[in-house]
Amino acid sequence: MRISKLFGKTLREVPADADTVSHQLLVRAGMVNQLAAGIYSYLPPGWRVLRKIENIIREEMDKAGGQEVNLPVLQPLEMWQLTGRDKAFGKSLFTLYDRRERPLVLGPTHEEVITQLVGRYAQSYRDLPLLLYQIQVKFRDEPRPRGGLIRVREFHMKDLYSFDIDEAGLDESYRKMLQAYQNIYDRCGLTSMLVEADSGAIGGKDSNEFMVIAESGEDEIIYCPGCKYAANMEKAVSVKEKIDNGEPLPVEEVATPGMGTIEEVAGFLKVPQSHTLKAVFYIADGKMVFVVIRGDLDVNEVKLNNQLHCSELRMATEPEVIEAGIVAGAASPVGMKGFKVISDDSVKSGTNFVAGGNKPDTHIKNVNYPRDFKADIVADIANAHAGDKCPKCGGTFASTHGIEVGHIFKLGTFLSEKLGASFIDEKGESRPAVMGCYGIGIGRLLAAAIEQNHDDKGIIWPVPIAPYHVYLCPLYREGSKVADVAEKLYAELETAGLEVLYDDRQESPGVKFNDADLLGIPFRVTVSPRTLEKDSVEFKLRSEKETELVPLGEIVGRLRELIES
RNA sequence: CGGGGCGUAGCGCAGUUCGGUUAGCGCGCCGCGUUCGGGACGCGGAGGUCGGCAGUUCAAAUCUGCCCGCCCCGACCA
Repeated sequence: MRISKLFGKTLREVPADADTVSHQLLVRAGMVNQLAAGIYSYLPPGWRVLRKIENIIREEMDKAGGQEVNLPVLQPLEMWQLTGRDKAFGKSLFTLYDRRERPLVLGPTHEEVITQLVGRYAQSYRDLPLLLYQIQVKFRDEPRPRGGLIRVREFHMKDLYSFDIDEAGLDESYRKMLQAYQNIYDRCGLTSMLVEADSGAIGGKDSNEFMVIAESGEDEIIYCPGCKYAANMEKAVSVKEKIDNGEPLPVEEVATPGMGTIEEVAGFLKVPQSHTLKAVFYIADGKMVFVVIRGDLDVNEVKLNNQLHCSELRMATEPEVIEAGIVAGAASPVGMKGFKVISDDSVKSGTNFVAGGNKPDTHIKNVNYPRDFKADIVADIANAHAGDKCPKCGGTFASTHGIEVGHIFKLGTFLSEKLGASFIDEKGESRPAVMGCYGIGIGRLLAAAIEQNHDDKGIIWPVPIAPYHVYLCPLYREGSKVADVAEKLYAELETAGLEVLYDDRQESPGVKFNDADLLGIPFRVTVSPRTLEKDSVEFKLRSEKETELVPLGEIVGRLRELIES
């Protein structure tokens, strides 16, 4: 490709509305352009990268036994109502009406469609297992798109769905996908981290995410440097220190004038925050829930939601708390009635806590579970943090941020039951297919690749996903043979099957070199009067500083070797 | 949805506080010339509903009201 003909333009300055590195570089390099919040056009070089990633994914999916299909973006809302997931997605679901006023959604994912489709065709156990996938645009009306391509409202996704006759089959499909995903990230030149993830309200026993470690990542990962444990903070479990305050003592009321927060109360009574219990209030599907947790811990809303199985969960507002007759700042479950109480399991592993007195300016000492209060549910609903102990090996947790570039789920039979994806087994009985689903956000993967591969000059594309392999950079001078040699070399490289970006512009060397760096093309070949004196070209890797003179006759072979390996 | 910031040429910005000729600057773009190994220089040019609507005023980029859009933090979100 001749740069003089390439659609798009590189920018010298950082776009004002781009905060993350990948967003800045994508825009500056002329790879994407924003149309509206979370909606982007891909320009030719950016689109080439996207297609390369797609092809790698396609190859790995096919290798794992996947078959490619293409499912409709437009889907009747009815299907979503059938599975109840219209509510789960809520406002994230783009909804529109056809000319007959029938509601349709723009598919945010395709479990409903594929499950119904499989139900029509897979009738016998002989038809399973099935691994069906597509690469297609998805629509989600995200509350807050951000970070350029990191979180968008219209995005390209590879989604594969597995259908098996039983759990063992699902485990096998899941294992295949896990391996395929690792192959994909490796081939894209990405270092990814496999973490345990929350499987959400849908259920299913396992779920894993693939994370690319990056400052700009939205997810917090908790991991143990000792063993290989790693999990999304939503899911991570740590050892909660035992609070041993001796044998349970009789409860005792204490005055705590003006002390509202846990810090204040603990400071006033001169006890560590871990020796207190705090109460937090949530509204779950419209009902007040009383949550009790040790003072030094905080509530993990995902875990809480998993215990409550509700579709809408939010913190209660102060007026709601007051209206419920609760004394904010001094609330505790002791003597409280009329609320669903859910408690973190940390209350069990300690004695003689300080808790609220349910009267203004009053707390009680020596609160013990279950002697002094009961909870409807006791479970782990606390966030794990860096510094906590690992339950597997006793090591100390660390944390980092990651971009979620893939997520795989074991779904089970929830959807196949509702949508009629059942088959006749060997005994002639009808059974629902056991499902899994596996997604990769391709644009996000592209952005993550930049987050992980760049310097202050620009992008450094890994060879397999680079928009072009070679940046051919002639430095013209009147009366030299540079132009002729470069033209010839360009033709030769193209004939050899290499993807060449040919900078045929009448620009100064600085401009060309800087664009080469910004665009991140892995190999740069410079032809100049200086190199031609030695019948050579200058060869440089984008990732390295050094340059090297390579004889004209050898450069094509040298590049081929590098690119094909 | 809550909090904060912003909206002036393709991009980055000044001008808005305190209303007053023809709205500026840099980059980019077009033409000519000189340059040519890390974002060169000179001369000449093109390009603007100052986010939109309404209002106040002799006069609005500037003041007022409403609306729209974008970014960041949070809430939310398979």
